[in-house]
Amino acid sequence: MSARSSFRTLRDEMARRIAERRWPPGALIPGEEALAREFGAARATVNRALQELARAGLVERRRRAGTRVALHPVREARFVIPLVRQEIEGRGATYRYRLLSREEPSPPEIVRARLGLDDGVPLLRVRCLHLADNAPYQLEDRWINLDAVPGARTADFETVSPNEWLVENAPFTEAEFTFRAAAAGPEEAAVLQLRAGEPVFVGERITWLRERPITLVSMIHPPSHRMVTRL
Amino acid sequence: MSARSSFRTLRDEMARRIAERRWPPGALIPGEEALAREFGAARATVNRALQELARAGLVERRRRAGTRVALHPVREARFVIPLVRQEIEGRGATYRYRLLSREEPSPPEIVRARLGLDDGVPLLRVRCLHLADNAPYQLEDRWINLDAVPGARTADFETVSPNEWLVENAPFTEAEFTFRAAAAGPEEAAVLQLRAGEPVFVGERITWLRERPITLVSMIHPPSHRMVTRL
DNA sequence: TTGCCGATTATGTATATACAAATTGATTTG
DNA sequence: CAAATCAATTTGTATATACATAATCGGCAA
Repeated sequence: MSARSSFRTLRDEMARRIAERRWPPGALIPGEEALAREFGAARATVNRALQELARAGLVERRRRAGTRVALHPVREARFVIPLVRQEIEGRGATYRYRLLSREEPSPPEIVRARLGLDDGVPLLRVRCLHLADNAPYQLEDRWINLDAVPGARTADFETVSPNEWLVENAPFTEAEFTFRAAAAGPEEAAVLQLRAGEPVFVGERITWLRERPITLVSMIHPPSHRMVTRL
Repeated sequence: MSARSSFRTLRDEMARRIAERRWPPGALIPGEEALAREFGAARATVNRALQELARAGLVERRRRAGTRVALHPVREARFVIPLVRQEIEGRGATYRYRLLSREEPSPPEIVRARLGLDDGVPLLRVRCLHLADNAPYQLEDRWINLDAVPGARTADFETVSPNEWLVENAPFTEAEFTFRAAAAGPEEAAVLQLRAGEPVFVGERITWLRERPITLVSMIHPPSHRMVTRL
């Protein structure tokens, strides 16, 4: 190796060996030290390359046992989850926003359960619509824990979407995403300009700030919506 | 710092500062050298911590310009994509598999376009059903490029699902995932024991081996399906 | 044979050092 | 004054070294 070896080069070379079955599934590959010698690199460099392969799910590593090619490539896909506005503007469409409703109803049992909150905790429900080129793009149905984010009570969601308001005013440390297909209810259908019962793509997100639930949001998209990622 | 500082500790501490707005969105945070001094760690350790934060989308880094807290947290979610069998068995259910059909029809234009293949390239279409505790779990509708994977022509998909056969016999280097909601067609509904028009959750995957398309698969789930990930 | 325990070994990570690459901001030049 | 150039700065990465940690394997004892 004349050129100073980069961990990317090593990573790609090893990925190639796996793809070409030179290192077949289940095989134990040489130790870091041996690879370092073979590639003419430092062990730290080999280590970094292998850690990336492990993160990508191509290999499994265990101390003392060594590194082996994953038998069943439990690969992981990464999705970027931007703000709706960015998502829409990123496609070159004009973004518009409309507040639909805002209330403090007693939340249904299922919402309290999802958030892990006791009875009696005040929740704010905000429903709003995000449009791309004036076509309905996403219906946002959100519950906000007013104990955790009291400022939401007085926030003006007419002009700033709760989405963006929360980004500025309610940081979180953990989040859970759920995606599923559902049938549009009558109200949802009306807002999204669909017929009731048509399929919708629903993304749900719950966020916490150190164990403390902040907000639960359902993001409901018309069936034309696609969530795409490349590996 | 009495204990030898770990990059995880640093990462978490810095994440905390961001969450607590000690380092507010958009702020320029101290350089690696300064942080290393503050934490009593080596710059390499600080670097590793910051790289993780950057990968998670919490900060943006540019040479010479420094590191700043992301203004809009374009966070990324990671989904593990296991084999169906593992997915099902992982839930403690018993896995069953059934081949539905296998043919070499002239593929519809849309399939050829998705794969980027010319007219005349032979494609194998395999449809099969994956069951969890004898309930339909996933309908797999797959197109295989026979030019790239000639062995598929003689493979026995009665007992081994094309899913697992391809994992063993057709490695890939790149993949594209798409998720969407759709309405069940009459056949799909029948197989999945749904009514036609009911919403289904569709995952689509295209794989390539170095630019060369291998297979296109649609994985169709009943509406009870959930895709979940935690950040 | 079974179970415990310690030696061995591969990976995990911290550190100091050195240099590369990118980008900014200032300085020089046309 | 604008454009080109250069120096300074910050992150990116490679390297050698040292030690930590997990897991396996072999041996020993019950």
